[in-house]
Amino acid sequence: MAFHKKEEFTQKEQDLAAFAKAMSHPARIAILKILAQRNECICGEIVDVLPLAQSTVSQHLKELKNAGLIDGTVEGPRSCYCINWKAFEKFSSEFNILFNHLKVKNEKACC
Amino acid sequence: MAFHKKEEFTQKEQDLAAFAKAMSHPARIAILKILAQRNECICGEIVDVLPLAQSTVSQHLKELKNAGLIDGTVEGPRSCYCINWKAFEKFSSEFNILFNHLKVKNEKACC
DNA sequence: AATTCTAATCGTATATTTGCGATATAAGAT
DNA sequence: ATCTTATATCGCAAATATACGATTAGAATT
Repeated sequence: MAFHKKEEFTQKEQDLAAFAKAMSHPARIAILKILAQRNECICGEIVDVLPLAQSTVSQHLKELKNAGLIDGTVEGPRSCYCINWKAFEKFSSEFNILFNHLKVKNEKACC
Repeated sequence: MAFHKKEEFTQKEQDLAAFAKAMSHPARIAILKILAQRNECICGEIVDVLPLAQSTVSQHLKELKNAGLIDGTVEGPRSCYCINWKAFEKFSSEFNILFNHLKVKNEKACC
């Protein structure tokens, strides 16, 4: 009982973990790459390229959107998605801060 | 049927996703931070600090080890863990490459 | 108004993750 | 030899994630 104890960690730890989680599936990595390559950002194009059903892609897009990594707007009958660069850079710089913080502290392995 | 279609994506996408997955839980983020702060790297100290049972911490350590982010060696009756800086930097630079690649391509949102 | 096209959502099956207590293992201390 | 002590592993329960087909909803086309 008392499962997912995530809330017992710091907000920063939770935020970083949530960001990592959003990227923890190859389909979502692939989606981010596609969104960057094509300016059109039409959902259907992603479905065409990925080896997944439309509903599954839609679900992955929703997760990326919930994590704040992408924005999505309805454009008539279709949906236009694009990377939320602001959030993306914020998270990636926080990751770098973590990396650098770790690296500076202790460059030599202890065991 | 035919679940986890992860193998249908590129190796790089899978590797990045696996790296992100290893960091996708606040407990594992916290463990990495602890390992960086303390040179001793003793498992028991992590258990003392985290709000999780010993067996659960051991499991998280195992996952980080399987992902290649940390090394662990047996030291008499206890286990010494430390960050695998080489793997860590490799992955973090691959992340940065992805970030920069994305950023250069398309700085302006399309929708 | 009926049809088509695009994308989201629902329902569902299966797989994986998370967490814990109990047990096993292995080294050190008594 | 026995008893701690430290950690890993096993077995299980609950939660979450992944995937799909079917359905729904809304806009554009006919």
